Amino acid sequence: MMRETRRGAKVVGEEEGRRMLKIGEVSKRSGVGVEALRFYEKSGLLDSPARTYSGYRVYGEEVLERLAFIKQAQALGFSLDEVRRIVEDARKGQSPCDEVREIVRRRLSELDERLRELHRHREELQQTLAEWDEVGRAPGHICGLIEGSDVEHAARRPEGLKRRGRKG
Amino acid sequence: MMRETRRGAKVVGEEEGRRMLKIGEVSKRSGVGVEALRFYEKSGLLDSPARTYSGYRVYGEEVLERLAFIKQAQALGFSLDEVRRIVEDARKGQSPCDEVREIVRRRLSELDERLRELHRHREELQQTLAEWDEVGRAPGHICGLIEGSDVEHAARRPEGLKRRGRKG
DNA sequence: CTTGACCCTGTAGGCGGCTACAGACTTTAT
DNA sequence: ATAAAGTCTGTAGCCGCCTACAGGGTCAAG
Repeated sequence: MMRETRRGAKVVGEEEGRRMLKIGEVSKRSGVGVEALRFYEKSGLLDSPARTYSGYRVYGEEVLERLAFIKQAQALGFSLDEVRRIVEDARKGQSPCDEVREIVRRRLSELDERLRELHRHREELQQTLAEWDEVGRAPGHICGLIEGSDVEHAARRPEGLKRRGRKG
Repeated sequence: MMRETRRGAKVVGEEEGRRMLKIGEVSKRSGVGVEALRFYEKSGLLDSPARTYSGYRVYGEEVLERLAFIKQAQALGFSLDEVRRIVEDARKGQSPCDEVREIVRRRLSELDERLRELHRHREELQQTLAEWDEVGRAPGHICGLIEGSDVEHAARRPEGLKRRGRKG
């Protein structure tokens, strides 16, 4: 039961055995927004689904597993780009597990580094607050508190507070 | 010694007593890029400087203090937007120190929250790695390692790994 | 038959803090 | 005199992960 849509994609007849889902249902069942689903497709995280004759995406239920996988990977700290690579490897038949393990190991040491930074930063902040509580209100050009605090200049703002350094 | 530039800003004669800096010198001396300086000006972090007749920005040396202030504030975790508000308050004559103190207190508790999250996440990652080392290579649709790992679904990806939630 | 909910493509925006042009002008050094 | 380096304005782009339209077409219920 394969015809062609107007755009040339596979068409799936409604009468096929498996349960077919339109994008809104997938969204509801997976908790991933409709726009995000289309975005994932464009980004290569989801295969292009079949279409109805009128062009609607129709998904099989296995897409829900895929989406669960993506969420799970995100929860483990993978970027969508990494997920994409993993999915592609898997499609090529290679087990991506070694790469996955490697990524997680790297992620773990990055995380440790960031934790150290953040702890240092925390100490600085607390120290600073304590000093401020002693002096009360400090005079200065703009804010004596800031001008007078002894954060080392080189410190800058800890990376982990802004965003996470990719491709480091 | 005030004339008008073609664009109508204040003009400072070269013969004035104080040392006048062009933007490139300010950049070199402060370590802040030229484009960033113009960006700061647009964002209200720096006052519009005087101009030469031909339109070049000319700064007094006090801009270096201001820039040091900005860097210092950034090192303490302030966003440029917060710095802008602080600077404005100071210009209006209010001591911004109370607000500053408040921001730092808030920042500190956010930071603690994030540290908790990240520690939790770290435990998960390590746990996961350990399990993976036991099973070796796991079979699965895409990567059994990820599919099988028992990160709670609700966990999602810790915010602190992506970026820091402003205006929380 | 109409209403309204759904779906389509394509493009723009948003967060934070810049950076990188393009295309023109000015100043400085040789 | 000329070339190189500096500066100007204005706009676009980057990173990751979407979200939010606009301006259509499609489908199910009443």
